[in-house]
Amino acid sequence: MKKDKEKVKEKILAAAEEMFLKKGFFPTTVDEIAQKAKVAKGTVYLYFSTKEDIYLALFEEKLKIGIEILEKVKNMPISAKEKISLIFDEWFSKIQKAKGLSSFLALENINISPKIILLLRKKIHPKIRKIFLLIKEIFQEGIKKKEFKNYNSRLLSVIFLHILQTSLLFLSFNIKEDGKNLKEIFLKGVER
Amino acid sequence: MKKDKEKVKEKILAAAEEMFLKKGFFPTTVDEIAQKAKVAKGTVYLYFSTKEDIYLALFEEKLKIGIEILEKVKNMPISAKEKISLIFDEWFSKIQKAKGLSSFLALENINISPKIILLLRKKIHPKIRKIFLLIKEIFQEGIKKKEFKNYNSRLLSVIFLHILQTSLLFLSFNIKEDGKNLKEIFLKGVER
Amino acid sequence: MKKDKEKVKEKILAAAEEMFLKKGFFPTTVDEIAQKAKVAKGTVYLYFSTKEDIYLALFEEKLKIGIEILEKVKNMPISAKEKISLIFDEWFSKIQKAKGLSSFLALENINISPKIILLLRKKIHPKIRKIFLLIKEIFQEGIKKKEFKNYNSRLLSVIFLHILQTSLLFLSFNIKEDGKNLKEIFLKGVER
Amino acid sequence: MKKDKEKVKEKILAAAEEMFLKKGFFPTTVDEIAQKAKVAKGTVYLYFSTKEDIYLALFEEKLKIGIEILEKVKNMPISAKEKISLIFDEWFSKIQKAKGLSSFLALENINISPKIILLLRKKIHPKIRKIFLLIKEIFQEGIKKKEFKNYNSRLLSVIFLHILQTSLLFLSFNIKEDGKNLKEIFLKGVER
DNA sequence: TATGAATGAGGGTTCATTCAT
DNA sequence: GATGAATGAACCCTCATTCAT
Repeated sequence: MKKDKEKVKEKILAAAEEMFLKKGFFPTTVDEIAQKAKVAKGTVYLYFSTKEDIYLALFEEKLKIGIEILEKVKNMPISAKEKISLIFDEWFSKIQKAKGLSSFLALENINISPKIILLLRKKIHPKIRKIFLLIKEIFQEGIKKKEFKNYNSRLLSVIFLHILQTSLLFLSFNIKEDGKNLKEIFLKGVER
Repeated sequence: MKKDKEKVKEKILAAAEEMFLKKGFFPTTVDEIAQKAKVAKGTVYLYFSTKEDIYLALFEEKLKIGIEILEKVKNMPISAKEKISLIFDEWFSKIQKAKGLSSFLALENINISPKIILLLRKKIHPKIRKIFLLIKEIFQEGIKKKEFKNYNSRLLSVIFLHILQTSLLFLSFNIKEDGKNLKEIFLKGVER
Repeated sequence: MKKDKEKVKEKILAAAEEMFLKKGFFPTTVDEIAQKAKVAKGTVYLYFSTKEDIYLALFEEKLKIGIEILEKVKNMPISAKEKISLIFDEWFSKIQKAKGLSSFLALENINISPKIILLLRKKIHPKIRKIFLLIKEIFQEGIKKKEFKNYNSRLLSVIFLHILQTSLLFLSFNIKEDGKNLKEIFLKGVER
Repeated sequence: MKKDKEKVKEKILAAAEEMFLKKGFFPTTVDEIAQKAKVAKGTVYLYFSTKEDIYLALFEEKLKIGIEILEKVKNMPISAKEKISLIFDEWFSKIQKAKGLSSFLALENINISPKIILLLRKKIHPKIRKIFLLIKEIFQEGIKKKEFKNYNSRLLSVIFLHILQTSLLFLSFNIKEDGKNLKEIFLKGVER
């Protein structure tokens, strides 16, 4: 049944996400993922061709959520500043539900695996570009409307994503309130 | 000779730093470090007892630089805001010289190695605490003097270090200018 | 299938026994054991967690055989001297079938591996104690019944086991007859 | 000076003997031997070309002591039985002084190192043969004079050496008395 | 599809031996 | 001679991946 198939894949992804967050990519073994997902090790390889593949699937999932949020908010009839604020809130709460896989967005993770990631980045690079583009456009809009100071819009996008990531990191240390403060600081910092 | 001995250790550390930055901790092999340092693999183990040990030595080195900067700036007869700004600049340029090992400061790296890091963190944890304490005190001073808004000083410290890290990340992508902008944004964001 | 699983383990143990006997513990590599057992190196580690573990498994196996013999003979309605003689013969022929792993009983082997043996001896020590106890009781019985001279029964046990070991050593040099003579000498030496 | 030279070699041998006895041949590192002898590692290699060489030097030393005893006793105007008894006592006390390197005589040690021992055995094999020959001759003499039962004299020699070894083993467990008992048992066992 | 035993390449670490000082 | 830093071959063990059932 299709549903069962999806369920197994889902279980594996959930298990992998949990382990990757807890121990990181390399120290997590496929064995552990399989055990946590309650399937056999071989089963994991029916759904994913490599360990990197699992990581990338998770990565893509997160990016997809981000893109959905961005596209939804972008066309709302609100100010650029409000858009950024909303994006922050939405993303924050969505990812929070997903138990905070913030680190998947970290540029640092580019290093994560030398073997395959370069090849597979082709799959996710476009999505990352799209996210950057969408955010950049909102910042450009805000700069044009004099809502934000005239910083390089690409810079603002990168900072925004990092701020978001930092605030998500707070989650894992259970300091939810601080995320909101961080947003406030950022918005005050960039406003005109 | 003492000098020679130190030189070899230095060479290994430099090689390791380069490799860790390029490929990350796990994908870097001791063999690679040795080759880059132009010593035999066994030689590495004359100076460091494990691969983790090399990583931690680098980590400590960076922390030491940070602490030195903080202690120097702390007692200067300038405003808290100026102190933060100066710390940012100093750190930025010092670490820049050290070829940017920003990621060593990332909280995320806690995950880096499950085997030994827990044991050895004892060596490093106190230094990290010290750094946080020093920065926190400056923020507390600034809040008291009404230079900064009344945010939680611990939060401000964490954000500051993350901002710093982000700006150092820019370095590896060769966008030096952006670092300064990031500082500006942060300071404007937190000022009263 | 359970049978197959057991077979592989058995193959590994047999290969290890052969190699340990031929070359000793340290010069034998896990690779060699695997090759001799016609499995991959990794397979060995599916059944044993360390090289020491293999050695200890063999050791235990031999001890188990010894205990079985001792318990069987102990309650027979024969004289103590006949018991000792029978134990000697049985042990000799049993271990002979097992291709003579006599040296596993040697006290000298205590040295064999500094790393783990100390920990694992816990598993084996009780069995050795049991063997000594069983033999000692037979000697005590013999001394009480005036079959043997009044030597320390602990001493007699140790000597007996060493005599046995020596006779087994003869096997590897293909001097089966001598084993019987050795027994004879020992029994005559201790009789009243 | 010759004396100094000899002293260093002696120190190394003494250190090696202690370590080999404590930990066995393989687990003992050249480093440990050097440290215990209070010389640099390189110095060890000025006196011995390999680790095996050190072992063999010790072995030879013990064999020499044995040969000396045998040759001295052999021509004494006493019965064969008394000769064997005397040899046992002398050997026992001599080696005792040498902190009991009994295990060097163990045939099992043939396994000790696959690398070089086969080549170097050439040096010690003749000495072992000589020892066996000398003992065998005493037993033959005793058999001829009807002091001993008519066992194979080669067998008796092997047993005698093993008994000796066992009794020396008792030393390390601090049971000196038992050694004498063991001799007694052996002599009673083989007498006519 | 699911399993988990089997594989074997690869990596961290040790240590006998060498060699420049 | 003496030193001890440097070497690198060798070995134990792990773990991603495969494959027979």
